[in-house]
Amino acid sequence: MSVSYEVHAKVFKAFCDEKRLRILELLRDGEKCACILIESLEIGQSALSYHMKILSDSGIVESRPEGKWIYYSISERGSIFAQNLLKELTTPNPVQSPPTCCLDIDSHPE
Amino acid sequence: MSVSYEVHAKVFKAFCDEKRLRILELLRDGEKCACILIESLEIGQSALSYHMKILSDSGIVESRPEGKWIYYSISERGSIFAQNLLKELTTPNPVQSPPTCCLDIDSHPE
DNA sequence: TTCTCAAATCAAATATTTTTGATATGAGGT
DNA sequence: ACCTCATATCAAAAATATTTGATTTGAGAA
Repeated sequence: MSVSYEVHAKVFKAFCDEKRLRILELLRDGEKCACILIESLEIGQSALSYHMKILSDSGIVESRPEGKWIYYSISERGSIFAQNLLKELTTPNPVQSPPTCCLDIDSHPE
Repeated sequence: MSVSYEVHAKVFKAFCDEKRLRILELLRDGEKCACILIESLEIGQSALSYHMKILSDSGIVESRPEGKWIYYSISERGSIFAQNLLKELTTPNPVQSPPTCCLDIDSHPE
């Protein structure tokens, strides 16, 4: 039944690394070229590429090639998707099962 | 100025691991004892304790000791905090800087 | 075509996270 | 006091994630 934890985890991978949070903060100011990000973060080209792939795969960041360069920006669509998903993952189900413990098959601890 | 990426990353660590997403899904049905989680997830006691610590540190899960047992549940307060933080991290700043590239000090690529 | 340069990819090294098994802690019961 | 059991903690092993440097790819310019 209930779906791919892997897919959901991938969305939030974007936000659980400090470097990626710094990248997102830079992108909040507007579209940025990779070279600017490399400069600002003092990170290697290869490492930036690695992080941008994770951010792209999460759907939070989108990219636009222009000539030799690639410009990155925050995806509104991806962000809203993540926001809705987070709300869903933390919202209690309307039907609640009673709090049981493995030893309390017929007697509750209270 | 802008705060601890580490603290923010910690919040989303709750959601970027498959086991923890499965734990949260179980908790959406209501408060659960650790022993139930161990049974349901087919996970070691030590591993569950490790994951519950990460979930607690993120603020998403709260715990309640009762006798020998500890009952875990989703924290509404923590969940709302995470939702607001996610929105903040993905919302563009009102003042946008123009898209520049490291080579375009005075000439833009278009 | 060739040259240049930005970005992606690869493989190896490094760092971090997660699992496992053992032990310690702490509360409840006897 | 003890014993029992649930959880936390520790250290080592295993699994992943990240960084680094080299190479490849692909687009633009000559």
